[in-house]
Amino acid sequence: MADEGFLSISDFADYSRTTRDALLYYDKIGLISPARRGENNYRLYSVTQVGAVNMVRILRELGMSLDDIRNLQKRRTPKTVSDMLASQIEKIDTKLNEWNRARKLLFTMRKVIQSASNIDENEIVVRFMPAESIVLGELNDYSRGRNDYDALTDFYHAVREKHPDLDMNYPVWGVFSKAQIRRRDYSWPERYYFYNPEGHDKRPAAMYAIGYARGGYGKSDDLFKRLLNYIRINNLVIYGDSYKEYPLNEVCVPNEDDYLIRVMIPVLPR
Amino acid sequence: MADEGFLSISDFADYSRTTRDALLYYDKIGLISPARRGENNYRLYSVTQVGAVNMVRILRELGMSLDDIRNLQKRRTPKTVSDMLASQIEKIDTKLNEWNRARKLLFTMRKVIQSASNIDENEIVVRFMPAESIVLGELNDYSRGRNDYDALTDFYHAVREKHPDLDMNYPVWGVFSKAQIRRRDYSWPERYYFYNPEGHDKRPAAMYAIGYARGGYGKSDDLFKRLLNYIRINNLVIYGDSYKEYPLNEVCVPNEDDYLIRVMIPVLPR
DNA sequence: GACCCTCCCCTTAGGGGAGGGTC
DNA sequence: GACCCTCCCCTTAGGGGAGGGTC
Repeated sequence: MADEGFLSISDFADYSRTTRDALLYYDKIGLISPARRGENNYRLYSVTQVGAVNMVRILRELGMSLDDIRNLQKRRTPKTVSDMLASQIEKIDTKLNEWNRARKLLFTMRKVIQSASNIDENEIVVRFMPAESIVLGELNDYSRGRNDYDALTDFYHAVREKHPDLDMNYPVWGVFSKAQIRRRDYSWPERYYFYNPEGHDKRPAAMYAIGYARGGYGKSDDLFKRLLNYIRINNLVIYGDSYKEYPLNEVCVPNEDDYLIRVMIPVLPR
Repeated sequence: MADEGFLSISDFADYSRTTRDALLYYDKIGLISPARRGENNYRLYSVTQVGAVNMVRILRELGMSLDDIRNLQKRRTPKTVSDMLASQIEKIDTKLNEWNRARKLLFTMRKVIQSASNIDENEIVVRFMPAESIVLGELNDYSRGRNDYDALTDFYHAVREKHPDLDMNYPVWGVFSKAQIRRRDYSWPERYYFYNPEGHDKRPAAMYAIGYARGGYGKSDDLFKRLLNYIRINNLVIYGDSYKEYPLNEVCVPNEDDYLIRVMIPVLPR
């Protein structure tokens, strides 16, 4: 296999953690050619070329095109290479931030879905829920014929202005004030919110009466009525904001009528 | 711009941090289509669709193909989506590791180049150098007509076996023992090594007599002679292993004859 | 004038053969 | 039988217009 330390294309590919095809391509475009050819016209690579391939592989992974890499290669000087390295290090730092943010997002999405497993959809339960970090919106504006849709648009705008680097992929749900619930006014929420580990607001720790139903956005009137009935029968009293959520939504359920609705009303014994 | 909370394609692209062209493409392949069309046939997107685009964008960045994303979309259930999220989180953790490793590599490469700036190539200096982490090879095998090239191949093999996940892009240089230098035997190094912050070995902290020269690999005899002469004239004595390095090499210098050679010999006053 | 529509052409970095020679 | 060579064809995710209509 080794002719005075030279490697065949497949062996060399193995060494430099790339593929035979990639090496053929690099040779074709004149980026990395074998140190020499054998008498049989076979490509023969030197082990000292491993570094060059690694360099290409790393710069590629950092998103640099082969064209840019080749240009750098051609015009390389200590200064240009050093500057390029510095700027790539910065790029990596940015990437690391992005991946960390993405990780948090996926984690929260998963937690939301998990929160809907191991529940009995037909039963209302009263249980303690610990506090959760959320991003909470301002009071919604329903003046001059504006509806919940307009308010949601406002909310998106406001969040993008206030937290420009926050992913808005977290699904957005509604807060209903105690006064609203008393008025039997549970069509449009007073505020919007979404779960986010970086949020500065909290869904407070409390005993919540929690009920479930199936249906699309806005189909929660019956659920509210069932919960209020339960609260009355059991001599409980509402003492804070209620939260309406769709833990199983378009993210994991194709048909809108099958979305899972959850309403949480904080209660105390009367 | 807003028709009952609907957004034009360009506004929506802006909102969901993507491009008009990407949205046209997603519509074309049936991945994400606008909520409805206007009477003028314009695409009208709903703000609630922002989440879907974000989801696609994030999964794309994680390396999932649009085809896979569409398949997931079609067959989504709480379980499949939850599992996918878990596996993507694992993928991110792997990526974070890789980026951290790449960062270390680039940082070391840059440090090596920088170490060759602000030096006077013609002057020999004696100065204290702090310890540096390196990966040090076994004693090279030059028996049975084997040469430095064969030994280098061995070294690559050994490192790959011992540290399978270590990038080998760090350039490899040579250690010469005190006995070797005494014998005037500085053609082939006794061991190979490379700088690596994760290396378990050290180039020891010491006073080194340091000299420079220009030339390709193996063109260091004159430099060794100059250094030994300097050591003799100044009444110094060698007391440890010497290090021969090429801080400016093929990474940043096109022509082999312009490589910068550095030899470091540890010395003490006699 | 700025924005929208529907074609249509182009690109990067290889992967996957086919057909024929080499170890 | 496993590996090497040189064509040659194919793909993903859009970007960049052109030509014509809309706000």
